[in-house]
Amino acid sequence: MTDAGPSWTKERVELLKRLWSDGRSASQIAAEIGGVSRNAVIGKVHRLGLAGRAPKINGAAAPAPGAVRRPAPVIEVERPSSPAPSLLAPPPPSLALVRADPRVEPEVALPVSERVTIMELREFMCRWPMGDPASPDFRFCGARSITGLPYCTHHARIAYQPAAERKRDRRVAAFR
DNA sequence: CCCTGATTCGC
DNA sequence: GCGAATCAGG
Repeated sequence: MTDAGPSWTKERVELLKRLWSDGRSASQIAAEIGGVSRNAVIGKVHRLGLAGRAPKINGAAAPAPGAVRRPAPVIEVERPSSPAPSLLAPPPPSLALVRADPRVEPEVALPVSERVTIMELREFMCRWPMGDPASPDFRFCGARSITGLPYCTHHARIAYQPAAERKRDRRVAAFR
């Protein structure tokens, strides 16, 4: 049998559906399935009618031939309320600070199981840097981040400290 | 510039 | 039906 090449077999389509509904990006799916480009994946997804998982306020997704496409549906479903006003502005964890902070050093005590590389880092993952960025061992926390925040519960507490607590640990930032 | 999905259109 | 090219947004 001359196999003209791995087309969209049942198995591949099922895998595609599974990965797509699982929230994987088209490029990731393409890489995992193999033999197809992300465009192929997207094209197939559309032909299967899987695209657009949020057609709530839609209805204008019908671009007339030759007409300029619409901006996009855009549905904003967020707003978990930001940190309490009593907190200082969320300071991005300076790498220097991270290494200087004694409370952050016990990396071995933390659930290192979820550390991820920058390539594996996803929107919902904790972006707390771990280790030396110059080192190949550099990773991000990767734990499930708090909705609306870039960090997990553990690191969010470090990043978003009340004024009083910050004052107490002011020495930590003495590196400046 | 990297990524994302969306759409078009020649094959 | 397929997917590269292209578009549009983040």
